[in-house]
Amino acid sequence: MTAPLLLWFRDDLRLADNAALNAATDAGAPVIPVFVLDEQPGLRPLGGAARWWLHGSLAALDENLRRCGSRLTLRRGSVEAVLPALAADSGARAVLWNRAYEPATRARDDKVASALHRNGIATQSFAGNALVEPDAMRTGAGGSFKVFGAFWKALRKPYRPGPPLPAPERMPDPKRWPASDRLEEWALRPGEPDWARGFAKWRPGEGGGIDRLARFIEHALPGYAINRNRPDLPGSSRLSPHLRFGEISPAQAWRAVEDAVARDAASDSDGEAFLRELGWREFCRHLLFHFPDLLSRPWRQEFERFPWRSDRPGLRAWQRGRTGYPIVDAGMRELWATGWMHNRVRMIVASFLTKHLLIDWRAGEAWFWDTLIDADPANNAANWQWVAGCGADAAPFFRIFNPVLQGERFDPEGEYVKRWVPELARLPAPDIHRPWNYDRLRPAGVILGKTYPEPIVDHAAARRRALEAYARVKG
DNA sequence: TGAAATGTTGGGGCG
DNA sequence: ACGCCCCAACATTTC
Repeated sequence: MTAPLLLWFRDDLRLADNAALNAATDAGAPVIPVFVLDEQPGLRPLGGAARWWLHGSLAALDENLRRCGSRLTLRRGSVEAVLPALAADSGARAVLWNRAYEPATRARDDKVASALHRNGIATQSFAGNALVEPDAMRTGAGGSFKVFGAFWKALRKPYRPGPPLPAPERMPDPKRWPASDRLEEWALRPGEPDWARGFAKWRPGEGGGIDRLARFIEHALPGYAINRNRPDLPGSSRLSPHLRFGEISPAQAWRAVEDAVARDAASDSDGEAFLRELGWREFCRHLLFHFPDLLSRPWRQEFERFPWRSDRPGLRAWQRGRTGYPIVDAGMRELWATGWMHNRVRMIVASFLTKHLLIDWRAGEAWFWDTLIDADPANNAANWQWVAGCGADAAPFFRIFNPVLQGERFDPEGEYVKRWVPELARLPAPDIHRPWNYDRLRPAGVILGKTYPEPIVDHAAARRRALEAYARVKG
């Protein structure tokens, strides 16, 4: 009989529109789907919230595979060792996967391929979790894009997603299934205390992603260009964790939105606004590909000498949502409770950490990495650097968000703050965004420094301090 | 994918 | 009627 193929799942935990899976099932040989939890040193371990998501996503993938007469084999350890062993054990002749573009993962994957080849196992990889592979997109001069505008121009118009690959109905199964870890053994989800109780509304997995995409297009795509900035409204797609783990592909999202615009279910500008967000996601991946140190070093080199402050109490107040600035605290508490934060608010809290507190963006990046269910190496690092002013096409350093104005503008009724900072719920808008009007506080049951913190920094003073610090980098 | 400072304009109050 | 001031509203520039 034909030797089986190993289908190595990574950030592509879906059956539809999956190039490697499609090739494997087309080959007519038995297919053994496998996921390896690789916790070797050198690879950044997933954060807590992402591990929570991964558990659900793997469970969903296994369930979907079983509907096709297949199943997911789970293994833990160094992929370099695990896959050759599994191939030998199952008599597989080849391993197929979809490519990733993070430098550390690519280096690891090269080693995996070599290890397999040494053992006489063939490998084949396919375009992965991106719209366009980073090395396939160059400027006219052959370099990499440094500003989003030019990148987007080069991507938007020529880009034509290929036809979606169908999910298989049946998958050819091997005579004998290899042994698999039990997902629960991996303890990807917390025991007690269960800090993930508030994550319950999420539905990890391909089915959840497809539903989310459909609901987004129906309910939030009309008006998206405006409403995506409103954390008080259900105006964003919330597709980020599904895209992060490849439960849907960016091309699927792109096509679905283009189709919606084509049938007039959404305006052109709303559709463009969403595609642009996919474009930023793409830009981040390409940046990391071309600048492998993006996770740890400032993209703009002059920021190596930026005078970041060390401020443990400040960092902790920010992490816990106790800065005394309601829109910041609401965001940080939403993050902690749900594993997700609205994108507008991500910018506000990131600006606050790096500019009002002058804390190194890497501390914020690390916190997001641990607490976000959608934590993605490229997006996280590139966007933190963008806000901090040291990234590609970054906001100029003097673009310092005023948390009060941002709150008034994007949460005009204070509904978002009320939801996440309930101790301020009785303050009327717009005062809720600047809770230091003592005439209003008392009737609303707010005692600054007691029921809600005093602002840990004065906005005007912090702004001046940030401008001074940045002036030193500039000069 | 800002905010604050500074500049300009024009209406209204007033001597 | 006129000049003057004030200041809101808007535009521009500066950080």
